[in-house]
Amino acid sequence: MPKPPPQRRKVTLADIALGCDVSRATVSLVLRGSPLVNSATRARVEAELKRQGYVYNRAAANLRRRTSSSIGLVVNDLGNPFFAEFAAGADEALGRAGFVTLLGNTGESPERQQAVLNSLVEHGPAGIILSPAEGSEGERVLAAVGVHTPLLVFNRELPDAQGEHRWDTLEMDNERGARLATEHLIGLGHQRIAFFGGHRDSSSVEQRRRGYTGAMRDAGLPIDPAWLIESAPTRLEAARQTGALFLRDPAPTAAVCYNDAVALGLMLGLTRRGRRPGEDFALTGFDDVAEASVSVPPLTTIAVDPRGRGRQAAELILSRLSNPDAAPGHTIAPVQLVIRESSCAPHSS
Amino acid sequence: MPKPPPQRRKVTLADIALGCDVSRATVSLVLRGSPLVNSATRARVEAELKRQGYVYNRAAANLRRRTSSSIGLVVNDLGNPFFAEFAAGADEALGRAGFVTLLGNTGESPERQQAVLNSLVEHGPAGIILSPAEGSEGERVLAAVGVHTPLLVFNRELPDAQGEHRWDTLEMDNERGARLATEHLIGLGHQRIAFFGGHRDSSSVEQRRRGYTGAMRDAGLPIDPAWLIESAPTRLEAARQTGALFLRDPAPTAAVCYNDAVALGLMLGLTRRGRRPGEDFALTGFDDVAEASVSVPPLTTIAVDPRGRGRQAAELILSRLSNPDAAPGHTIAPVQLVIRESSCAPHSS
DNA sequence: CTGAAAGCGCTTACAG
DNA sequence: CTGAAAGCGCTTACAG
Repeated sequence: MPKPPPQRRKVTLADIALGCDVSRATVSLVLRGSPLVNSATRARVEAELKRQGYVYNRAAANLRRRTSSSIGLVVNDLGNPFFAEFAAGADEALGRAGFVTLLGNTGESPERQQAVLNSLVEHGPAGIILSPAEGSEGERVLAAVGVHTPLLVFNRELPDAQGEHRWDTLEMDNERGARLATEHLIGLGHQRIAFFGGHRDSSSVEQRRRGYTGAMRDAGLPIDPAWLIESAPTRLEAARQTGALFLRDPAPTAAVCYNDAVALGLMLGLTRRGRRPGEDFALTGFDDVAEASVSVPPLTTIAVDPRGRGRQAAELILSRLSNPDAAPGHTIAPVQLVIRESSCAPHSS
Repeated sequence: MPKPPPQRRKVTLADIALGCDVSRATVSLVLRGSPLVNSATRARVEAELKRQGYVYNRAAANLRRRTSSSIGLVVNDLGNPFFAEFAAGADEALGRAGFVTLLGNTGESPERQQAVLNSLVEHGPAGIILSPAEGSEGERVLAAVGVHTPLLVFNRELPDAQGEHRWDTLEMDNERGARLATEHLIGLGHQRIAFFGGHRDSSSVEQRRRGYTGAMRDAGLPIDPAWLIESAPTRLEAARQTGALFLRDPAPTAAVCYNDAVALGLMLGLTRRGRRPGEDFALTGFDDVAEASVSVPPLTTIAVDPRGRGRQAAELILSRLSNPDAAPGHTIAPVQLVIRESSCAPHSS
């Protein structure tokens, strides 16, 4: 049996055809699993493919067939575990469907986002999943993506000057999540509940505040404007803002926090002021980051399953491929309340 | 001025050539910035490119030129912030160099890794950066990657049956990092220092233990075998193993932890037993994860700058592209001691 | 300075 | 069941 020649050039269909005396067309049919090919011929070709170590050139095939086997995945902050999990979920589902992921990380810069999109588009992805950088605009994004490539926007709203949306969206159910958290605290007996952290101009903060406000109103509980406390959505800033909760008397006995980072910061701030989170003061987070379950006390929070959201995003863009002319869809992803020790009943004093 | 026609088909070089009455060759020269083209012609062509909204088809160009503009990036666990940061750094540097990143996440499964590599290779990346799944073998990886595609292996050793390595590597300086941490604790006055966490059969645990052992020996300090404590490299398991530190009398006064997760778990375990980390007991981590600086107390640790390592990996694989025949390189990445409050002087008792 | 022609590695009607 | 031919969108010597 002849050894595979130690080639420098890559092996092509023509090499295989030559090697077992059939046409390139026949080899191609074998590769694509066509039932037309005689099984003896097929066997010969397959042996030769193995012998020469043939590697399919999918780019050439895509060019000829005018198809694409890649999907662009552009995320605003891969260093953030939430988006890293999202990317992992999307990549998993795309890979399973036979697509390769073209990654781009924008680091929250709209300029980098434009550059990344322009570069990605030249590689001809079948679609693009975009978790937009803060401050990006629909008009510019669409100019880069073009009209031929389906776009799925994840997580944040992309302002669209033209009013009607021209892309699919997948968003968290922020309002419902905050409502669940607030209702949980109310159910424990709390009456004075704050909404803590986040900047008011962010669309997700606005949505979560709406859920909180709705739950309070439905329970007939008043909201003191002093209980709406803003802070950058980071642990450090949240810790610094802790004091704002206790400026007025009577102070809140619980807080619905904008997200887990803020909640963990608030725990730190409470501890520093001699209050025990989960005993003297109840709080909830949002996101269910890995740390939420191992903090002290463990954090009651809203699980959003970012990996599942990534899979969902992949499925949405893939289904769009087979259905290009349907109206843009707007999907709201489910959220779930996870009860842990940080949400205690009010201290009876 | 005629409006751009609302086309369904993608615009090609031929459309542009037709639109401004030159040949496709000339358009191609304009696109590639050739100085041969008359500036008036160039201007006409460029106007037409803009008017029709032309998008370069890089796949077609790559096919013709027999080049590639992508690099495969295969990581073992994108959900882990360390590797997510690594991926972000690699993507950033690759993008700057004009390459697009083909992402693949293996989730620590050698089987998925084979599937991912087989799929990636068909897209013809110019090179592959691989952070191997636990238990993967050089032989199988190489069979999938082939001999045409340069491979850079990051972080973990890939066992090679053939003895001599056939790929480039980039590894953390684990030994030096653990040595720095140990010397720091010794410098503070500690004499009984444990090495805490990680499984002995992992190559990185072995390397870090070697650094610890070396520093202890150089300082003339004995190591009680009971101070070498194994645990899964997770926060939870580490917290559970805390008691093992205090079984013998006199107990250690400090611990070099395998990584930050373990160190944070140990802090938790200490707190639960009424010992104050950073006051009654000193400890150090490894990795400098985001949480290390905001834990209570903040964690003294070894910074490895995963994002910088990603950039470094990109640069290594890119330099390999222009130098295919050089001997495989083995790069050791620098590490750095970051001193915070968790490493206190021994309690004077 | 510009165009005609060939070719990158594949696929796909179309004959036979 | 198999092969000859054309073509996907680009680039590159080669003429002129």
